[in-house]
Amino acid sequence: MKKKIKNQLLSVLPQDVLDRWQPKLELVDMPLGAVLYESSGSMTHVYFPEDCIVSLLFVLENGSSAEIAVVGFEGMVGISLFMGGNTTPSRAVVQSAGKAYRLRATFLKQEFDFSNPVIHLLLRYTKALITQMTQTAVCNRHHSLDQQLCRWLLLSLDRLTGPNLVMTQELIANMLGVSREGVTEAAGQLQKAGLISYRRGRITVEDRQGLEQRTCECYAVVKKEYDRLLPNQEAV
Amino acid sequence: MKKKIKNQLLSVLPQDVLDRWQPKLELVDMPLGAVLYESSGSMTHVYFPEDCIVSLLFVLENGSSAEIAVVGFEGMVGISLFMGGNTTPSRAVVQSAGKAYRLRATFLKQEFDFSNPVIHLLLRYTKALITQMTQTAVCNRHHSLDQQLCRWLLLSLDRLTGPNLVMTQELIANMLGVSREGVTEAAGQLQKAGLISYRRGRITVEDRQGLEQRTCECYAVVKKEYDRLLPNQEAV
DNA sequence: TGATAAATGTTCGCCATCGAACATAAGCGG
DNA sequence: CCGCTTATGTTCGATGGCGAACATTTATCA
Repeated sequence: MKKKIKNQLLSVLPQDVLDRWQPKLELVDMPLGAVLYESSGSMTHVYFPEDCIVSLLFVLENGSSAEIAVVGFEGMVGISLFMGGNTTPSRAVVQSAGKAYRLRATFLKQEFDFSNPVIHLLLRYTKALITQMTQTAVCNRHHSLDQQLCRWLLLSLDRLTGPNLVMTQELIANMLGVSREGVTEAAGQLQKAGLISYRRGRITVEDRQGLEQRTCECYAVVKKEYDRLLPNQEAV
Repeated sequence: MKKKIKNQLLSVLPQDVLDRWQPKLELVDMPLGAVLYESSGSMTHVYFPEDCIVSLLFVLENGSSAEIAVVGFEGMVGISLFMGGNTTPSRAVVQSAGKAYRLRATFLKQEFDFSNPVIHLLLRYTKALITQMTQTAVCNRHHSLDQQLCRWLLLSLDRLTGPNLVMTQELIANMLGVSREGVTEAAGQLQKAGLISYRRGRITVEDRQGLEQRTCECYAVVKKEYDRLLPNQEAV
């Protein structure tokens, strides 16, 4: 008698796909605390939890961490794999012991039609975007308003041609999800330090390097990931 | 003379794809503050910024908001579209005016090979996962430790068969990115209220509804999105 | 040019959370 | 059953950021 599969993703696959996968699927133990992926480590398998829970954790340089998502029988651990690149920016840890089916990375990749360049490219981009989102989540939790403002300025700057941005402190506060007074305060300090100058909704970055020194690691992490996944010269 | 495309995603597409897309690409103005998508509104186009910046904002019920990501010439606005479902959970607002190419949603979807059920399913799942990540980011920013603990307990509970979870307060603190003392405090209150009971690394949820009432909107948002994108009965 | 609206600056009490320090209790191995 | 380890409870000063209130300045436009 065949074992009933509890994982929802696997169980809704068409029968022919499942038949093809069946011999490749390994049911493995997932002990509490097991680390499936380390930040920017390589991934050899993807996991489809049956009755365990896996936590996607983000660990900062100073050791503090934050969970960005949990995955159970409804999902799969290792989506970065088919999105391009073989690494995740997060750590995956078993939060509740149990079992999971796993599949070799190489096999899953074959199942993706990478001959379609549109899919290929957009998925790579999606992965970079996810990195930005997760880094933002952690930054929200652990870094100071000051640092976040620097990060935000740099991210904006990277997407502009000149050093000027049209943006009120009020709007920046909305974006960062902080109070306007807080932005006024932080921006005032940056101004005093000579890193930026502004007047009524018009900010000019005077010292980009200064901002980079002042911001948290989050900016660099995101930038690096974009550069890695979407190099501007090469055609995909 | 052909206009040089600045958007990086478009510019790295193979020539034949670009030729096919070219007649469908519309260069449009992106004025400051324009709202491209409203939360859970429908999406008619995707946008490839040329020299504007678009902010992906998440707005909570109480009006407070947080930016999850910014998109400029390096990317595309509207990835949810090809991930399945025609809505985004976030709002997209032009943060810096400029221009962008846009493409009709219907056209882009044709370019995706949805005949491959593996791709189809995994992308849908990815979308749900992204929802969870973004909601976590906002929750980190705006909600109290108490509410976050409830959310976390519920998310875990949904992925377990029974009402028991094996988990120390220390570990929960790591996951939530808060101090252990804070978890002790919050968990003590939940215990007093009769919602949970625990003893040394073993938590039992006694009153699920109570937790649901006490948590923030974030739990419901995530759950709803999973249910919508990954209904457990139907085969995809 | 003056009036008006919008943006920025400043203050201050309040509160949630942190982080350190320490106390207590529960389970485990021998 | 003892002793050790690990988990939980408790206190408290420090602090970052909130939010309300108000002052001031700068564009804009009639």
